Amino acid sequence: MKTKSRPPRRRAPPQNTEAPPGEQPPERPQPAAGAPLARGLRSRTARAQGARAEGGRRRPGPAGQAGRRESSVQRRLESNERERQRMHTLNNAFQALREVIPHVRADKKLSKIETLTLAKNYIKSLTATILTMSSGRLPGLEGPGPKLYQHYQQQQAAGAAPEAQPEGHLHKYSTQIHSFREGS
DNA sequence: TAGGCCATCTGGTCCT
DNA sequence: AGGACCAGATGGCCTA
Repeated sequence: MKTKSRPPRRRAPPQNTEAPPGEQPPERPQPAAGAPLARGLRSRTARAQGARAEGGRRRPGPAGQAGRRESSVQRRLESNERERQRMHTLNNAFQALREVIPHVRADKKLSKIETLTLAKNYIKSLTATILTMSSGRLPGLEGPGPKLYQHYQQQQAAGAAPEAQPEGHLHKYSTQIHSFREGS
């Protein structure tokens, strides 16, 4: 598993996405049920199986048509499986993140973008809280506290964040929580 | 029904 | 060379 960050890559210009002839995705085993349940009644995985049966993105041509070699098709299928697993891992991470964000109604699943946005502001509010406490020189925090606070101030000065005050983060987080709970 | 969200497939690009 | 990563495309499901 590669976790190293890489510089942004330039994508190739849009391709003609017409389906190559002669590819028929065969039946695949049910992937590990790691994907979180969807909002609906059926699991995402189960629903996706129907979509996959429909051909997914590309409708394959007639089966058995000349074209790809069998080994090439096999590689593609293996690649698809790896990609599915990768996305399942990513979704598991999203689910884990959802579970550590407090004050979210359990019956309303956060979308991915909501999860990321809420998590970001939650972290900011926690950071601000810690810094506020440490700058107050609480017992046991006199060590790294002031340094942390200085670092934080430098970051704020460099980044010019609009919510520079600790209360700003907290307020933003609270507002977001409220708006998600209201379903807006 | 439209729009949002999502899973999956796919091919290009980068890295080991 | 092969795998990981990424983003576009597509179609299904759900909600307003």
